[in-house]
Amino acid sequence: MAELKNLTKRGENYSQWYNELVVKADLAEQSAVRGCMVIKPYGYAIWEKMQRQLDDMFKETGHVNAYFPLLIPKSFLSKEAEHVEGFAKECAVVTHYRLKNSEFGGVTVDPAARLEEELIIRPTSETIIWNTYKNWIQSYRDLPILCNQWANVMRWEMRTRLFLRTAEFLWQEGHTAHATKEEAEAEAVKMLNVYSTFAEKYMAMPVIKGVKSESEKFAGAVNTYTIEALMQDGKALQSGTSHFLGQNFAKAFDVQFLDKENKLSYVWATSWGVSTRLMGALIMSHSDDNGLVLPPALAPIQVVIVPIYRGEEQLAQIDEKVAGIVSALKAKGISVKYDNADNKRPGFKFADYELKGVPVRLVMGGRDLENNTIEVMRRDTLEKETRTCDGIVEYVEQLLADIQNNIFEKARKFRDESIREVDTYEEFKKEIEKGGFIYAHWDGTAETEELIKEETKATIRCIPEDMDATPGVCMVTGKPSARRVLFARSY
RNA sequence: CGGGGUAUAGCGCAGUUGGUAGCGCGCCACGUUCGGGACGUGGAGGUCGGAAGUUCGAAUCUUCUUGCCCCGACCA
Repeated sequence: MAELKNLTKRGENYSQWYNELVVKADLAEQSAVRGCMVIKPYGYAIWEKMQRQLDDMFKETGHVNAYFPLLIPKSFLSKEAEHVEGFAKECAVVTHYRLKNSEFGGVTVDPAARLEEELIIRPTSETIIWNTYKNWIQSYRDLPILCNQWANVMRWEMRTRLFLRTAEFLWQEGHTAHATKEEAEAEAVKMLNVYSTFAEKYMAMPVIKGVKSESEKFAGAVNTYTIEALMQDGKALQSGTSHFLGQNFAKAFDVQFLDKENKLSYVWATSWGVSTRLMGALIMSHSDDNGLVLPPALAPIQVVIVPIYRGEEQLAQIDEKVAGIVSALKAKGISVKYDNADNKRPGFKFADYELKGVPVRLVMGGRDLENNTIEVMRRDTLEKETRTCDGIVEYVEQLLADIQNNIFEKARKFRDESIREVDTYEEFKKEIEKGGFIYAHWDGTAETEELIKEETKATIRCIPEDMDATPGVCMVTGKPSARRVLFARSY
């Protein structure tokens, strides 16, 4: 903890600070395999809560889960030209299926066991899924198909960071097939809304919804919708995407159906996904120098109770008193941990649960026992108060809701204050150094976008849905601009 | 794949002109403690990334090699 405090949050050491927090809060660690991550039980518990919530939301919107293979024949990937272009550079390839004893000791790849066709470890599953959907779809009666899969994927990234960019990551990917363009487009938008609702309501992370520019969109998509969040160091993070794929994959995999008029046509598709990157987003949205700050909606432990005692006799009394509170909290569906382990001192426990982001801490000691009181601390503001045990359960229930709301509002305030409108390129260059989102006019060309990226490291995060869309002139070229777009440096 | 670092105990580090291995944290045992990361005493743990060379002697010098980190290109 001392070391954490020594690192400045918004300075150059932010990435060190982040890494240290992830490791110390027991969320994840680097594995022995290059670029891969071990998600530790506490980190995974948070991910599980995210998963469960998202999965419920997918079910509510009519989706079902399925599972498709990890390995994809190399030839599948090349069927959609832009898609292979986008992913070819970061694919892990399986070339052999057997090892043999080496004459130099150990084992070696058996050259006799070379695969006729190499297999790709999925970087995403559009190709294998569309190859499968081809067999599932003959008639309009087979549509729509609304499948999701929870899976791992692998992208051989040059540089990796825990949760934000790892060679292997966990995600969900939805893949849907529709009879009409309108229905598919509506699906892509609907799922983006599911993501933004999840981010804001459960992660307490405000996001900006919008459309990606031509050069930033998904390889193989017609349109990519995105939610963009702002981290505390002023960099943007793409937190979820939903793609309208048009008929690109249907054509590449020859997926046609007979409509009501007995006419053959290609199906319309979407795909959408969020990954364990959301864990990174969660960490970087709310944490402070004492460690993680978790929104109650996603905290594996919402309330921790720590006893302070002298001697076993007093502990037994506290145990008894606390037991009633624990069961009453549980009855309200609040996840609570009573930590009466005697091998750690109270001060250690306080610091540790703060590091782990537990939203509410209750402390019961000898003094409280006498006075029928209990100490309540909220993680988001670190405020402590001692209050009577009467009505404590209702109070904590309300407090959890307040914390959820408070950290969202705090993040939203920070985000809103960091959006600036800028009209000249000079000003833009100056402002981008300060971090945050910059709302500026752009002539709509990939050349100008590339120039800005090269000179300032800023990219177009999205063309936002709910922001001012009046025309103007490009800040770089002076050419006409249809509307302002959102720029930022990003992860 | 370019440019720069680094490699010594589980983790973080020190180790001078070459002289035979140290510190902090953590870990184990016992005792005293317990209202914000306790303290005392004792203890376990290292062929100094690997290979070769120079030398009476190498963590230290030379050459080769490998891993990792940071900055670029790539990216959910």
